[in-house]
Amino acid sequence: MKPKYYITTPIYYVNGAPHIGHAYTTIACDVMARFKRLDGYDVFFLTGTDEHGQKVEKAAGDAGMDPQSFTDGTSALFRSLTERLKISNDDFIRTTEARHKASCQALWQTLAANNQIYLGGYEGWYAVRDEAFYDEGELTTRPDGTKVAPSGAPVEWVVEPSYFFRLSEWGDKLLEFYEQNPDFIAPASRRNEVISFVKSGLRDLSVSRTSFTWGVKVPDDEAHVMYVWLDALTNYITAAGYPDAGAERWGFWPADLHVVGKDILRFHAIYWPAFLMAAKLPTPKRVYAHGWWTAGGEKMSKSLGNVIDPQELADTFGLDSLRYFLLREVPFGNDGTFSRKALISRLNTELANDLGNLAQRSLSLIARNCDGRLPGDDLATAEDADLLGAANALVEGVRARMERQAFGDALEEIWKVIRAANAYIDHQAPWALKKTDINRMRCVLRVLVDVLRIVATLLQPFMPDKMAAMLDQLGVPTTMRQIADLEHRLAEGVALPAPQGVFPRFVEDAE
RNA sequence: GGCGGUGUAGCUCAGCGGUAGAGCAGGGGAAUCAUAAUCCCUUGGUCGGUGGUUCAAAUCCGCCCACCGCUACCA
Repeated sequence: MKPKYYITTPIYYVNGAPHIGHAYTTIACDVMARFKRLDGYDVFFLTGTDEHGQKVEKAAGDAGMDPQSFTDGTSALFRSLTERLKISNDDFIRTTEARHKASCQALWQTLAANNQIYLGGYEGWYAVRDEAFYDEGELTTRPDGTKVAPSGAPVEWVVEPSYFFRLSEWGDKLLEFYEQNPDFIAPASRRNEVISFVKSGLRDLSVSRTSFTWGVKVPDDEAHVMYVWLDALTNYITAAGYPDAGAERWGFWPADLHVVGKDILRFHAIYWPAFLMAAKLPTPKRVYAHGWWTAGGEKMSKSLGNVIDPQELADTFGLDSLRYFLLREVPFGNDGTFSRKALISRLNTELANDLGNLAQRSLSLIARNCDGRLPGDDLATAEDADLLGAANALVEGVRARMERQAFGDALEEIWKVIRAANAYIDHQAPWALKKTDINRMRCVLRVLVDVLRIVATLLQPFMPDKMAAMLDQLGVPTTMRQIADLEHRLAEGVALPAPQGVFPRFVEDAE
């Protein structure tokens, strides 16, 4: 039986249209999911939308719509982006679905039964516009005596009854959990932040609201709806079938990886494992907090007009090229500055020149000098062995880096081999060998095909369509494109299709 | 303010105790199979500053400077 692998994106909050940040997270997860499938895992890849809360209720009201119709529309935008980016998710969850409401209520009842929830009162300075409470110290007092939040929103003192989750009891257990699972929070710098936060002491968490109604009803107390994060985080077990432990997908829980933006790490690394431990459910294995793309160092915003549209980029440069760039340019976890110039440079230098041209020159030599048929792999010099050895070692090298979500490092390892292959073809000069030693020429070309096959196989998760085309060119049957298939040699004498460039150079319109 | 991190070639970064590295950019050369792509050689750094530990420090420690992150109930 195949080992299981469960990976999630966050569920996206539907109060705005999807942008490059959403695309980035989802693409990274897609690459990871595809890699695991390629490596023989039974993968469950989940994404979806988070649709409750006061902001959504208000946005719907402003639009003159009921919340459900409103979120039907915005959720569809996210689903559509997922489809247009050809994301390979296995499910798309919405928090407004019946299965999810039932799951949240079941989790609540379990927590309540375990004495983890009690009714109390929450009071403080509240800004309706921000949907947030503020500490006294964060507020500024205007000349007219009114107090405003840092955002400038007016605040008022409110008192509301609220259920609380006994988070304060979980601090030590969380610290022990982090200690015993050093890879739970990544990258490591984020781990330190979370640990220091927990060490500073946890307060009980308000987990219900009475100030609005657009949410999951608290069982047995319909005046309350659940706090949005308790609702949202639960989606990860809902999709796995919770509370039905006999569900087919329950075998996927606990999740292997939750990929999140760095802004929501705390919820995933502290609240979520605390909720799960309190409910006596298994905790996820890892949470990875990635960074942001900025536009020229500025945070993207609609008002600045510098929002980067992933669809436009995919249309202009190609989806696979965009995927490659996003994961290659910046270490996952770091912030990155988006620039078209850098994108074009990566595409032309690495995809077109290094890889595309290598394949093209190798394959056209075969087309012209080997009757378009794959040569045999009978003899090997030290140079052949070196290059093939480096290519074969990629499997382990890439696997180890993918395991840490070091996407850029994984690609760099692959490119080291591609550069070595370019040096190899130049040094071996098969175009000269064809006049002096035709058998040696055939061997050199076969080595190149074998190396390209390994490279293209491993690159499939990053660039599914482009690598499918390259593997077609290399004569690799569609049934032989898994990592495990690399142990089987390609049959000699197979007819290859006429070579065709896989990565054309991108030439900017002269203006 | 507290805790943590970063500061290395023009740019992006690796190295983290033993004579400064990669990619890109720049310069010179080779080749012409190939998407004018490729290959070879090469310029370039007092490794933020300053004290100290050590036979030896980019690498360990102290202080200083600059920048960044976290510092709970919007998501």
